[in-house]
Amino acid sequence: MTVSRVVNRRGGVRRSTVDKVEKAISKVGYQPNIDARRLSGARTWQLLMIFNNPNVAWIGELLVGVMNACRDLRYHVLIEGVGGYGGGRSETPVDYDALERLIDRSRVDGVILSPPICFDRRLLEIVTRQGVPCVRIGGGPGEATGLRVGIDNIGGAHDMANHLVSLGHENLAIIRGPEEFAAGELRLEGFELALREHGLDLPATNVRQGDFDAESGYRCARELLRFKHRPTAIFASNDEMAAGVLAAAGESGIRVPEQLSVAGFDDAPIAKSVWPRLTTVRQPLRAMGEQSVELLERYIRQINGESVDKVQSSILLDYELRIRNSTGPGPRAAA
Amino acid sequence: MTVSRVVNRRGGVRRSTVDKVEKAISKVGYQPNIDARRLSGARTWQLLMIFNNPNVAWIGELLVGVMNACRDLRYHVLIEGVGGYGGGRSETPVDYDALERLIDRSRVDGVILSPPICFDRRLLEIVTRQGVPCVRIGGGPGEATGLRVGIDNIGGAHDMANHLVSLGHENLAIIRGPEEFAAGELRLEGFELALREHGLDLPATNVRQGDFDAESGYRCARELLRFKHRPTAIFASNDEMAAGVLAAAGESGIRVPEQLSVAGFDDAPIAKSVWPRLTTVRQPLRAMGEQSVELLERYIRQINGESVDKVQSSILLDYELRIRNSTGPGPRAAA
DNA sequence: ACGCAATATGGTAACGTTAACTTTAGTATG
DNA sequence: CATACTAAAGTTAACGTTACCATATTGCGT
Repeated sequence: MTVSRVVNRRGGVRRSTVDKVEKAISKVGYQPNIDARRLSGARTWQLLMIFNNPNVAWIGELLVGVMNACRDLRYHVLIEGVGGYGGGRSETPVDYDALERLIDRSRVDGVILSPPICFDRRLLEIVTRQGVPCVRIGGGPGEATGLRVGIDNIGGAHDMANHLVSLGHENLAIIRGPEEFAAGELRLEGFELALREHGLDLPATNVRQGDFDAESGYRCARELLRFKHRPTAIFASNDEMAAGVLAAAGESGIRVPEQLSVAGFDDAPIAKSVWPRLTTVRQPLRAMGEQSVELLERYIRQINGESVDKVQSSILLDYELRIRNSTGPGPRAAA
Repeated sequence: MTVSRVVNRRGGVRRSTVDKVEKAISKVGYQPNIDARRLSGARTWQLLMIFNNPNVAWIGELLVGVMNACRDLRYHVLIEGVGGYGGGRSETPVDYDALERLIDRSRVDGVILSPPICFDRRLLEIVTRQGVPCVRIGGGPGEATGLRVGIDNIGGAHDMANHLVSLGHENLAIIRGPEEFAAGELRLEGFELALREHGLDLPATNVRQGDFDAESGYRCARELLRFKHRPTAIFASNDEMAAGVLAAAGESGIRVPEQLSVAGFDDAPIAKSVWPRLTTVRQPLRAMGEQSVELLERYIRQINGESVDKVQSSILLDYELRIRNSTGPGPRAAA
């Protein structure tokens, strides 16, 4: 029992005893058996990460952040897919019953939800019903209560719009994300807000709806670029769609950024892989992964009565405008 | 005990009893406790997936395949990062001791290794020493023994070279992958082989070494495109580098595919996001993930003496040439 | 109908930890 | 110096399975 207390840093053990135990531990190479710990204890030391969109290239960075934090906090990460894979459109329906059984059976201390599944009402409901602590990465503040780690999407889009306007663009367009994503709404909101502040008009025809993949960005851009009075700057709500815009421009022989400025959002790996490199809003993905685990862990400790510190419910990390080569002076400034 | 036998489909239970038990199970909504099962039993029903490169966009697809198969086989997936993150170059050193402790302590039935960590000699050694069944995804057949799921990299590169030659290209170049990756070697081998078969020369200056990220593809392509007698077709050993080649071409005002054909490998998400869309060799990532788990499970069953079927040690899946818009007729054919 | 396998079921003891409680040691207080 | 208290260490009983062995039941040949 004293060993257990030492290993779990529970306190209530004399300094000299701690030393003795630790010496013995390293001597025999003792490793606590996780399964016994889980079977016996209240905590399972397991976190479940659910994601359902393999095409989002940033999932890797997010996972790294999550894994890093878990290593430090002695947690383990279980991952599960839940159907509903695919780009913006789902390939297979999400099996909610299976998911509920899973959460029930795997006995996890907490659940980490990443976009787009983190916006799923039914899933959130299941998690709530099961009473499992849950943190959502990304998304908006307006959603259901609960823990959240994200950035200020409105602010990011607002800043990007300012950047484009300050370059002299007056005829701007936006390709917004799908409605299921909170980010889709918020980035549009920030963009519109900035334009309004500058007294610029955003005609309805200059607002297109994509679904966060390159194909939809390409499609929307083709429409926008066919206008007689075509926009000189297009803000795509994520980098994938921005890549699609670049493709449409390239195909039509429109030079970026000379004839058209293109901006994205996320600073996903693709932002640096395309040409020209995308001006975008950087999300600190790794940090978001780390913080989500740390937040969740604090909350779990609070629930277990191990700590009385008030746990904040939401963490907003700083985004960063990354200005690269896909945006340039607007027609007036250039002239 | 009889319930245990029924749940685990162990046999030796009368048909009528099985029915009764199953009826009771669904009536009370019984769910076996995984932790107790693990603590008591020989199998832990847990697989550990190790990966260390968050930038590879295809990790998502691989994970989906792995998760799908695990769901069917009643397995759970634990993921762990091991340092060494980064693109081709590692950011942080891999902590082998931590990794060994982890494998020891988490008591997993098997380990799944994806590139690039699956080529790590020291890690393979640890896994072998711990006696944990292990399957590697990707990589070459020549490596250490053990289970493997992959494609024929030589064949894929060979076919791609044939495609380029059949388009009329005679001055070809390759950007090979880093030496740590078996795929780096093998794709070069297949490419060289095909050229030799066609009696074409591959001068050493037309073989560049990249490290599988877009930046290196860009760098290598800039060098290649500066030659007075510059290549008319560049085969990048993965899609990321191919995207870099497109960037270099775009920057120099070289039109793809009219003036330069560019080919990639993997059919990663980026292949369809860039313009023009990349001609590439498709790896069936999701299937690779699925098969790796199934292979591992068969092997585990064999070890536990539950099955006598001989388990093959290696599965080679079919690749597929995806011809898109980044390759076109060579100068002679065009003329 | 009987005995003898073979097959089907049941009983008991781990597995290695932690929760809850008890005992012991230590320390301040009057 | 005895008492009351607090902190530290120890004891016991779960946790829910499966392995192993014991027993009960069935089927089959004689």
